[in-house]
Amino acid sequence: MAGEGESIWRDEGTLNMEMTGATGAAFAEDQDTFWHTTTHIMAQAVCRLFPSARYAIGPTIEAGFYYDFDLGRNFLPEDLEKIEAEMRKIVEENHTVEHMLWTKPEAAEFFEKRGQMFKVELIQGLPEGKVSIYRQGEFTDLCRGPHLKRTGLVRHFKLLSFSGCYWRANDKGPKLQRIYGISYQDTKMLTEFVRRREEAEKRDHRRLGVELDLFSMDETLGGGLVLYHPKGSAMRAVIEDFLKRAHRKLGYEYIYSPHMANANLWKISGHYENYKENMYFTQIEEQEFGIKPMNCPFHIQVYRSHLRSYRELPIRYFELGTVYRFERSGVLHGLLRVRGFTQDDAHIFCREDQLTGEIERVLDFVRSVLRLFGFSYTVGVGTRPEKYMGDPALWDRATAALRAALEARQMAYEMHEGDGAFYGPKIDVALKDALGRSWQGPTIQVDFNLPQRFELEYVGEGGDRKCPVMIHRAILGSLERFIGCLIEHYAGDFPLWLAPVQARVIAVAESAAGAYSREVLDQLRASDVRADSDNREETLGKRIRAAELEKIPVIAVLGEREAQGRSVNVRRRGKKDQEVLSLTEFVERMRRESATPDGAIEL
RNA sequence: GCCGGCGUAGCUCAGUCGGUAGAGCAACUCACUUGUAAUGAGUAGGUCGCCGGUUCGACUCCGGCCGCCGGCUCCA
Repeated sequence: MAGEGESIWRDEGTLNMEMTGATGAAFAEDQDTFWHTTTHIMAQAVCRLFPSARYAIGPTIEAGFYYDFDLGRNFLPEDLEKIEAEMRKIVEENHTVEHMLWTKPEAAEFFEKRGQMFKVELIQGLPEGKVSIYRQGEFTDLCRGPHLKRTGLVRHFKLLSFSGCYWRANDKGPKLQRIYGISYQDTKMLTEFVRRREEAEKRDHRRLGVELDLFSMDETLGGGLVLYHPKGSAMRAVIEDFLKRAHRKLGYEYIYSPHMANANLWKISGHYENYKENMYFTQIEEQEFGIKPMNCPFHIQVYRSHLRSYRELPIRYFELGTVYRFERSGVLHGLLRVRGFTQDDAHIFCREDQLTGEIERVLDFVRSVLRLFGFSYTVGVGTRPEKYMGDPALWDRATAALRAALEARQMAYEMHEGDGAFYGPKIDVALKDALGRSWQGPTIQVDFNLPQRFELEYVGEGGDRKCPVMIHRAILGSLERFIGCLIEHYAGDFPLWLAPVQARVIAVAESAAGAYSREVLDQLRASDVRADSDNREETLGKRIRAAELEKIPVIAVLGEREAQGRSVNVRRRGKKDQEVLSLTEFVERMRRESATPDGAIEL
């Protein structure tokens, strides 16, 4: 709602919509206003075409806007065209956008008379005082604004999609229809937006997963379960190898634990009470077993296996732990949201005075790994949720420790109230996919609760028994989600060390270099390079093209010249110009450049 | 789960008014023996997602189910 002195509209004179010269906040705000007015134009068009339509809310989003309607029937694809046509008319008519302040009863009466019950409900939820109303032509809407001054300023727009949704996101409430759209002042920006969207679709990991033969999902298996093909498995193995080395260097000990456990374990841990709806259970010899949704209780049991001294702490257990969680079928999404996944999970048991230091070490670890992969990310701190266990005072201490570590490392973060795990607050790091959607990857959680529930202890300096604190943490999050993000991040053009096939050996013709090509392949493999060959009876051009489409980083072409001179003609992915190296030098270079980073984390 | 859309060969897709399906790529065979992004000819490949209904007859129409895709948080 607009208050005294706030801007209630923007004219073309104050708009700063040019891509060049527009700076951060001002640009974003003007863009927002532009989109907001566009969504009103869309609502106006819908109301003209569907006079009985009731309009609900129409906010702007990160890219564009939407508006929710109840119109008694579903939208059809051809409706979007009709609505766009009507919107063009409204732009052409160039209505002045009027701003008014009404009393709540006035506004409620106005919308009630017109059957706009959603607006009436919104008005009732507003604080006492005047409510802000905007009107353009025959269309009147409750809206905080600001808006453009005239509808004629919205020149280039496009309706993108429609889908079902609910009033106030409540699946028991009224069902609505939502239309998404985008608009720009400049036609070039609109074209650019559409182009970028198409570009992003090409990076989609589900599409590249098929094209590059990395993984698949199979309805016969069930939703959310991943089959890694040989090439996807090769990548995963590289990442696992990297993780194991990095953890070893940072003082973690690698362990294994089973995939399921007696329900009694889950009762002690609190999962039975707080996480049951996400778990799979099975009955064996009248005993109930739960498949693990988390690894923590197992690591705790390893800690408990004998008495610990304060001198041993911190103890850091690391596992590539495969867990299963029930997720509602509608939320599954390629590799980015699955039901079975493997976490690069670790649990650190330490004294409370070691807590902040340990969190800082984990933050450094996360940052250096994300830097290695070139990811950008955002950081949030999730606090105590509704369903929690333990003493709120401990929660506060845990949250304070997380924030202190972030501040010590000067990392910007947002507070996400109520977003913590049921046993403790957490730092979440979000990575973005090709379409700009955020996915939680790395996470750091402080837990005073499970150590108490499992009655963990260590012998202190004075011989007294004390309870350690636990940190649950994952660096990548899950391998599935991370690999999905990685595919989109690199658009399948993986750096040499990650590429499933690092080099392909191609003999120009069997007669010219067949035997030599097999020797080159053997030498590469002997040097731990992931290499294969393509000596099919196809033209060289066709085999080069196939290798380029498979995004193989290095192509070694061998003909009579190379066989005679024991050399290799090297073509790098996407580059036409080639380089000739001696066989020895080629193999040595490949060995060096294609090796997995040794896990030496720069702290 | 809910709302909407979609489901035809390994992949991308065509298939008119209801008369049991077709192309390109990939695969395979043969010829060519190839010098940096598609050589030519041929062969094979389908319970049209599954189940039921209507019909003389269903990829097509109707119902149910399964799966996939988008959305269901970003507060007038």
